Amino acid sequence: MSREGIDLETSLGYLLKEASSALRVAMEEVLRPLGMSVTHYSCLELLAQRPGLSNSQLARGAFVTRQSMNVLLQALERDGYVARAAQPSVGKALPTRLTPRGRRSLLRATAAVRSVELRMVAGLSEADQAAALRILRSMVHALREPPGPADEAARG
Amino acid sequence: MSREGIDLETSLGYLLKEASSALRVAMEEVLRPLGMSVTHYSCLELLAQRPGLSNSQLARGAFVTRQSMNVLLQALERDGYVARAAQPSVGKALPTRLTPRGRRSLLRATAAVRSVELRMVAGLSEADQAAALRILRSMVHALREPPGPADEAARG
DNA sequence: GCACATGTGTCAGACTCCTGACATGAGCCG
DNA sequence: CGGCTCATGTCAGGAGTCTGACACATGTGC
Repeated sequence: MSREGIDLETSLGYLLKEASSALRVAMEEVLRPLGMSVTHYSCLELLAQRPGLSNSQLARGAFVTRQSMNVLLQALERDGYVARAAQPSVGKALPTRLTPRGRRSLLRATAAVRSVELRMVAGLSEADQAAALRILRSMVHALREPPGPADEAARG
Repeated sequence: MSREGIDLETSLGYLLKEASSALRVAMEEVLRPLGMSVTHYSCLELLAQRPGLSNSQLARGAFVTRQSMNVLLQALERDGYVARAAQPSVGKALPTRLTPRGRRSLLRATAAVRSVELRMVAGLSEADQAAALRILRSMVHALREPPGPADEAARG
């Protein structure tokens, strides 16, 4: 039956996409009442944990391009959620920080997102959660390496 | 340090998005030489495993909207990769099937995607892979349930 | 000093995908 | 039958994102 092709029922890749899609939908649901998108929230959360991040650093952390993050940052700055340095201290990077308003806005969003994460891991034991962290980290690491070594190992 | 906010280093949600993003990038890399996007490949793979799927069913399987899948299907039909029934057999759904050309195109894509999946699970034991399947399925299931029961259980 | 590669901010254009809306067809129930 | 709900296909419009390009700042090696 599945001689050719990839069995979607047992494919880790497909399941990974399915889980990520479900998570995204769930996050959008709880963030919409707050007038916030996932990227919007990600940006604020990143700034809360690592104050002074530049536009490019935020973009990498939120998995979007510099250009997309730049559009978002301009809106956030205009609305008073973040403040960017007027002039770069080093290089061209402009450090960004949360304003008190941004911090307050993030508090509600974090609570909403945390409830989603709790729902997601509801059926998992502590050991399962630890295993998930380890396994996902391994996948990320393996995917970011160039395909060379794997193929050579397969051939050799 | 992380009294407020969600620690991104130990957040399953963030790691899930990170892994999914890395997988998407890796798949785009190997599919680009074939002139194929991820959604494009997903559509063909779905049709290979479940011939006769309708536009809406394909959209759900590829995690896009009916509208997006419809645009893709029109292009695939125009280029001779798939064939759609001229008239609906039941309801309004138009069953879609792969043409021989579509099947040939899918063969190359499947090989490319399989290499990415192999790279992704390179560092994982058999037990790890089985655990990952079980854990991801649990997450998907939990996220698709309405948040009601979880909150009630937390209160009760 | 000079050339080069890398990282960054920014502008413009185009593209993908989604939201909203409408009409059609099937199933259910009074 | 008539009304309701649900699922599907399709059309139009808009929000978000990406690709391409350019200028500037830093570090490295000659």
